[in-house]
Amino acid sequence: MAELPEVETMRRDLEREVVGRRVVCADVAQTRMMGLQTAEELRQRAEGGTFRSISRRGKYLLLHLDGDDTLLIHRGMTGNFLLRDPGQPLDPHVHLALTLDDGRQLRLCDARGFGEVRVLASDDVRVLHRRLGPEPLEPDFSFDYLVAQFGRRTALTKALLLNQHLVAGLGNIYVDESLWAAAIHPARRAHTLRAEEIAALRGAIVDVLNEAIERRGTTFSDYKDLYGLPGGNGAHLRIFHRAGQPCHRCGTVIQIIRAAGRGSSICPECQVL
DNA sequence: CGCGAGACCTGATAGC
DNA sequence: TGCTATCAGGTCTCGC
Repeated sequence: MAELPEVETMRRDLEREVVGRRVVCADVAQTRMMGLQTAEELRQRAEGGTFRSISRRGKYLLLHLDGDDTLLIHRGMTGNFLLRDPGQPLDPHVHLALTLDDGRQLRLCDARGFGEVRVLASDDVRVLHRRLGPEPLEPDFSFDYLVAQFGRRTALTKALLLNQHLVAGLGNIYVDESLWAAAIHPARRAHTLRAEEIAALRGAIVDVLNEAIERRGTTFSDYKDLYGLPGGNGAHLRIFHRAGQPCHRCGTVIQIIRAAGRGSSICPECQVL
C-alpha cells in the first residue's frame, strides 16, 4: 500500500534524483491504469519532457514537466515506482518505463493494476486538487474543520477517515494506527465523538504520519521505495497487522474486526464501542 | 446528498 | 501435489 508517508518519501527522493532530467524515451503498455488515455498519447506527451518539480496531493504523485503537462501516478495497492540504473534486469508487471537522459530508468510496476498513470494538463491538476479534502499535515486540517465535518456525519469514523474527499492521504494502515493512538473504536459513528476525542484523533493522525515519514514509510508486503528498498516504519506499527499480539498500552490481545468494509486491527480494551 | 455494499484486479495462502 | 476458494484494499459506481 502507498499512503501519504510512502508517497511523500517518494516525492522527496524524486525531487533529489530526477528534477532537471529529461525523458528521452517513454515505453508505455496500454492498461486500464490509464483510464481513457491511450498509451500513445501518454508516450507522446511524456517523451522529450524535462521534470521541473515534484509534488504530492494525498496519495497522488505529480511529476511536473516543462510546458503544461504533469505526469500523475497513483500506486494503488501493489504499485511500485522504481529508479533503476542502466542494464538492470526488467521488473515484472511494468506499465511504464521512462528512460532519462542520464541513462537511468523510472519504472512503474503494478501486478494488480489498481493504480493510475496519466498525463494531465494543468486544468486537470486543479480539478484533482479541488476533488480531494485537506492535507492532514497542513493547517486547513484543523480541529474546527473536523468538528464541523464529524458533527453532521453519521458514518463510521473509520469510513470518514478513509474518505479522500474528507481528508486526503490516509489508508488502512494509518487510520488504524491513528484510531488506536486516540483510543477510538473504528465503528464509532462520527457524530458521537466528543470534542476531546476529535482533538486526540487529529493529533494522533499528525503524529502517526510524521513519524512514518521520518522512517520512510511502512513496508509489510509490497511497498518499496524509489530505490527498491523497504520503509522503516513496519517495526514501529502499534496495532496494524499485530493481531494476536499484546496491545502496547494495556497488554490485551489485539483483534481484527471488520469496519467500513475493511479489516481493522483494534485493542478491544482500549477501543470500546 | 450521505451512506454502505459491490465491483474491479491478481498474487498469496488456506483448505481439501 | 495441485486444484479451488478466499482474502487483501484504494477508489469508483450505484441503489436506497
